[in-house]
Amino acid sequence: MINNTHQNSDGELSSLSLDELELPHQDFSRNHFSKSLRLLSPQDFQFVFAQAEKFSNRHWTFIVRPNDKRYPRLGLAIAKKQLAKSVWRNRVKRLARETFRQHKQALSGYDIVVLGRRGMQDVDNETLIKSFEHLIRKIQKSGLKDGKPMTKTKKSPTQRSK
RNA sequence: CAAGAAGGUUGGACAAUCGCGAGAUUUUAUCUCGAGGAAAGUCCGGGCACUAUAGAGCAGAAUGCCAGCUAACGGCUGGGCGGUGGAAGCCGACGGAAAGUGCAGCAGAGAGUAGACCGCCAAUUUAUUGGUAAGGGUGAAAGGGUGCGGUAAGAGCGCACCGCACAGCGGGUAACCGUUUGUGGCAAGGUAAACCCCAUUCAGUGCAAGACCAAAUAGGAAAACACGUUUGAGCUUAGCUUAAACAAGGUGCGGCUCGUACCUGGUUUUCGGGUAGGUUGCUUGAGGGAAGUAGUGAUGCUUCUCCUAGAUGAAUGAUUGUUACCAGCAAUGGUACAGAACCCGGCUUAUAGACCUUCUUGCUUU
Repeated sequence: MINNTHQNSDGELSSLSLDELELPHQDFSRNHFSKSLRLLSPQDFQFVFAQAEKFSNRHWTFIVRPNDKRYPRLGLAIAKKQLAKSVWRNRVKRLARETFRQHKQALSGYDIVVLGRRGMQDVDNETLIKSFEHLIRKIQKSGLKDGKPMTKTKKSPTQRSK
């Protein structure tokens, strides 16, 4: 069921096959993107920023922290300083939401805060999406969720756990 | 047809799939709705809300030809005046310079109670004195213009015409305009987006207003005990009770001053509390469309009709296909400015392309 809907929606778009990774299939089987998948309160953002791993490339910067949940959560922090016009900010935010929605199974278990970068308004949608997907692969490879942090930042043993 | 002027409309379309926000319902799946002409800048004006219904004086800010429209305006409409253009048109902070203060490079004799450098005239001591604003020269600007008279030479010194000012008369609600009328020889310049004067207007803060529900923490209120100075009164008189006044301090009234309102440190007990968060304010409104009607017009009135975003780490999107327009031989590429945040009326700024209406001038044809 999942595969069918998935193939119909963006089968030819996504070059990487998500199903190779053995992710737990949760109740959020379809590509919904409801409010529970977002970071809403300042406390949520503080939680991510407190102990975070940073992923970035030419266009995007992600702040990532495992959240011990079975689903990912997305927060958007597109600053006016980087993207002055609200049209630009809206476009970047919608693009980030849409791409996150399509790949949310690959990101389950992470809280991600997306930061904007200067000059994004001159890049077309296709390039930004490809760039976003590249970072998703990087997060998957890092294995952050399984307690293997990258070398730079040490995670304290008192990290929040059930 | 060409060149130009004024104003207006539109702001690609349709479909499929996957999504997002809100609402409804037969409640978990369907249906309906979901950015703009500027949503922008936050420059004005109002509604709405709260604050002591906001006192007086001073200071401050804004506006500035006249009349009208409007909830209101610094907006709009009509008119006047000035400037500009061949015309349609366009532009104008457009009150006061005989209340006062200030400002102005260079040139020039003199630039603000005018002025004698050259020139002209007169006198004599022959290089000086006096008269003179016609002429020359300087300058952005030199104290009305032309002519005749007049004079030593000149000068509104006198006269005629033109111009100007004031008065009268006529028109206009007014700004202002006209004048075959009268008076005056005629004013001592500019600048008030320099101070200033005059007239009119202005309480402040903005939906993170405000209301309600409410984890936490401190403060808060009430009662009891204790409690500054002076004076009066009473009593059981080194004391106690009570009243008044005086301080001193704090808070608030847009800035300053005056004025004015309220409050007062400690301990104990009780009451209650309003930050995070949530709900609400929150979209039916000076609303849009059509017709009629009054008015030159802005706009008003009447009838019918429509309900078309309401988010809050913030929805309104992504992909594909067909198609429209533009560029290119083609493949293809591009389709502006730009995103609601309490709501309206304006102003200003940004805006690819397409379309419409009216007007001016020129050319051609009939």
